[in-house]
Amino acid sequence: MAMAADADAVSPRERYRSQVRADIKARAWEQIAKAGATGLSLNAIAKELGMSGPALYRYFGSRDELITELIRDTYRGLADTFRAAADSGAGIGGLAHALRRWALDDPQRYFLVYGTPVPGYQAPADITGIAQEIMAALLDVCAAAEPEAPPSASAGFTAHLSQHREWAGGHPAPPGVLRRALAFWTRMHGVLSLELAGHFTGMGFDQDRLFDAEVAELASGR
Amino acid sequence: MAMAADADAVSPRERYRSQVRADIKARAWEQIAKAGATGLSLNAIAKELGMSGPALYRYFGSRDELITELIRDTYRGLADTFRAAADSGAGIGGLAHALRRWALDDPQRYFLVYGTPVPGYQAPADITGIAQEIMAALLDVCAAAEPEAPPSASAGFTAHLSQHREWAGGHPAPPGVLRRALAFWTRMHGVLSLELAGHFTGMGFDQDRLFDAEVAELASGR
DNA sequence: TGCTGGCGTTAGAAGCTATAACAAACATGA
DNA sequence: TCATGTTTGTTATAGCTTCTAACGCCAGCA
Repeated sequence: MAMAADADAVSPRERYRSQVRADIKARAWEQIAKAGATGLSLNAIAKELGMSGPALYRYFGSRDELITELIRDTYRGLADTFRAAADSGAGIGGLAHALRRWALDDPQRYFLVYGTPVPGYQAPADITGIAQEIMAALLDVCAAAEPEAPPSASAGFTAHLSQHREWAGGHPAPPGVLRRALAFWTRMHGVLSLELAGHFTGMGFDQDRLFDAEVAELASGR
Repeated sequence: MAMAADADAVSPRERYRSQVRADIKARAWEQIAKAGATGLSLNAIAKELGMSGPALYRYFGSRDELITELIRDTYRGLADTFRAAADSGAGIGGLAHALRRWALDDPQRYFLVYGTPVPGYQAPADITGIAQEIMAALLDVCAAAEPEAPPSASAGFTAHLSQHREWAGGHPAPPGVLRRALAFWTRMHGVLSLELAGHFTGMGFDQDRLFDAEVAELASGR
């Protein structure tokens, strides 16, 4: 109320518009959480919001455009989560558990990014930019872990990475750190996606402990 | 011609029926390969086969039923691949590369089994039975690898497995082997699914070598 | 006050899954 | 050989989807 600076004067129209867009996205997330991205229906969302079908196309040009926006938000959220964990000095284990919490919080959101790709789809350029942010935070954390990793069974690949490191942006991490970051990515995704997809249900063991074990082996040198 | 034993006398009707079913599945696989499981259209398949829409429902009760059948066939094929690799004395590395070849051969087929789960879907009981076969073959291979795995960073979880091993069926493998089989599953799936989903494209490094590296670290004790 | 741009509406095309009702072909028993 | 019943195909139809087109209205701005 006291912050009546009109510097950020948004027209009431824009205000309304972004409000409706947010409502639509909120409903979309509900639908995705309970039926997956496949089960997302623009029609159903419109009806839920009290407006009739095609009105929704004033806010999102197509179903794909809405989903792309959700994917973008998801990348953004994951990047923020990673950045926060990295800046708070969390180690590899801390980052891993932050990732798992984020994933378990809404499995379908995780699958929106790391799930089955639809063959034709190409993510817009700005999304791959956010993906770079995620990688940067991961590299920061890996670089801050114990400086010298014990010689690994894959020394050859680590050497290969020293000559193919463009994907790390300008990050100054040595190849061993690059290798560790890749291992973090592949292994955490491996356990997590199987867990989220329910492939472990009914197997009897404690899924928390499996994840912790995999984190321990990743963090303990190797 | 010489094998005119009428023991396996299938009525020409059944013969025709199973032929049409096979045709339908073949077209379905084409569609899935090029547009993913989401893009599978019964109508389009029917038209391709020269019959009109609803005729297809004589052969598959519903879209879900067809997809379930494809999933079943996929599990069956993967189980056979694993069994063959295991029986041919392939080690952990051999099994891993057999898996990767099988996956790269048709990525969407891989995702049909290990991709984004649709929230409501529950696989029929016989499919989980085939999944058990896959696990058994994996356990065989892991058991045949070096008998004693070095002490790992996750000894606690291995101990936990010794008391939660029902999922291994009656397999006599010691807990360390169970641990290794789980690691095989999660790690190979981690690298593979990221590779198949295209998350590594444009990163510049050699994806074969990443896979080999991960296999090497898995096989080299730990 | 009057104009214009954004918003919401209904109508409709084209696609999909799936069911119902009906016709033809086929296999088999009397 | 003829009749019966099963199996396979057809068209029609309901109900859903995405998305375009044409129209009316109303709010905000000059």
